[in-house]
Amino acid sequence: MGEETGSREQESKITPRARDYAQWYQDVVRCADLAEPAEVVRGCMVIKPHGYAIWEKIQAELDRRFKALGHKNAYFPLFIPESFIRKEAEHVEGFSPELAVVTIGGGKELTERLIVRPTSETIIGHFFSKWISSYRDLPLRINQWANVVRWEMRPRVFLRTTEFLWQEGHTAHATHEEAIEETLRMLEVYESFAREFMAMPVIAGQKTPSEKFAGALTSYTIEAMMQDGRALQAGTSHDLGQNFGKAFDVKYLSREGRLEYVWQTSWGVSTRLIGALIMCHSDDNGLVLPPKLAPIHTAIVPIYKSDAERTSVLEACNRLGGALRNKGLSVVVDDRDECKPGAKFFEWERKGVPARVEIGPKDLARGQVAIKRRDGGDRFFVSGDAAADRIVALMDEIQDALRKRALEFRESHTRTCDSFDEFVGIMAGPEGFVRGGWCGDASCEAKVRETTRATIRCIPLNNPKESCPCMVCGKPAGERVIYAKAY
RNA sequence: CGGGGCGUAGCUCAGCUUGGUUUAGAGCGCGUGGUUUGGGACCACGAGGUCGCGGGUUCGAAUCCCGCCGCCCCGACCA
Repeated sequence: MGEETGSREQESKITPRARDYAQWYQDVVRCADLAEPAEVVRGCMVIKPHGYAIWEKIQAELDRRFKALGHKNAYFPLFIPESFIRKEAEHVEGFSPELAVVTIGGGKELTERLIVRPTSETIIGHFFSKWISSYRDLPLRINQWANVVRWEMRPRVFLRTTEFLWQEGHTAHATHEEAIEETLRMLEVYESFAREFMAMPVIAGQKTPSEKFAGALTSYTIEAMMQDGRALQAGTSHDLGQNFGKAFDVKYLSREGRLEYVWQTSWGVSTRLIGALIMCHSDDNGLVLPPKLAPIHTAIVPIYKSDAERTSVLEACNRLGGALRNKGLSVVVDDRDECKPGAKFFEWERKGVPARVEIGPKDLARGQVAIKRRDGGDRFFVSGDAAADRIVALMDEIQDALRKRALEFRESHTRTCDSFDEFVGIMAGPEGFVRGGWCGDASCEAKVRETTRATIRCIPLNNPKESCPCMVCGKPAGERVIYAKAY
């Protein structure tokens, strides 16, 4: 290192993925100006405007989808009485190690300690019990946009921070069937959102008992493959059964006059999605954003020498900018005088803007503009009249190209495997997903984890039945599950 | 919590081994002025640091000793 020739390349240097993937990730986050480690608060991050703008886009679309399905937003306290956490046995056990606890308030020791919420099943359970008394109150569908705190051992910006932003949906139903239906419906919302908006294909499936949410009957997940072949859990949906209903006494009187416990679900996605977005599409030049989540769709860079050129070029830039905005795109006309066009190109590239437009004197003379798409390919020229429509169409093309590329990557890094020895070899190499049989035994699952650090990411939904051996013990498995190393 | 690395200007670091020629430096970034502008511009001038914190050794500490704190990386945990 240090053999670079100084200049601004130094501080905006992005480590190539092939050399050090973890460093590359941090470099992209920094160079795209998405977030920075809070430093003064261990494990926490500052989400900077460009990063937060992506989160707002994610929020807007998910919020729209939730509301369309009848969920209503609400907000519950940040603090949870410690006794609440203890009411559901498995829940306490799962979350105890990572709780932040408030012991002093207003200078006085509290009579009951307060937990900074790691998730809100307990406190929402408490209020559900007050709000629900009849089958007529069901189903109850609530969503909360909030921050939560989990004292994780090893934080990573966006992927695993001590405090993170998320949405948590909580619903209560009269029957288990209805709750299961809800759980799967929300999983589907996540799956389609990831595919359609993030251009990120995911595998929707069920977690094994050892990987499920503490307190759930069954947990479902969407698993995405990152560019280093590792899996990232991008969202979860839980069938909570009556576990929290019983712990918090959430009962209703049925039509038949019987007192019953409700069946609940919970589901969530977090700012981790931004990490997923980065590791799914970005390259050695920085962030690559799918147009549907890009805060800025197009950056227009004017090129000029004289003042006269500046005036006419800027006029053309603003005209195109206005036309694009009228078509619903978010546009920046980069008229900063303090940096050269080249510097602007690099900046917008690092920030993942899907399309860049250049307009200079030569273009004005020829009645054209130059366009470069962020996801690859050479710069090309389009007539000024056709530019706006072309760029709008380009957004869909890029969205689609990114999705296809990610899907192809996943397919080409997914292998089918029946032998444990072969599996160990795969996990020692460039990794990826492995479709292998699993007999259902926790000890076989544990052996995989101990020897390779890989885990069963999920049992895919609608999994075809096939006669294959358990990859570990060789007993008949009946279906294949997804094995991978995870973040 | 175990293993490793590191704290000197906004950033990346040099200086520390062998304490004093360092009124603490460099490059990048930042400010002003000028020349520039189709893939990271150049020149000139300038602003900017109680050397992570606390103690100790010494005539003298960024440099040596002790303690503490923090950050990063690798594991176990997780959205």
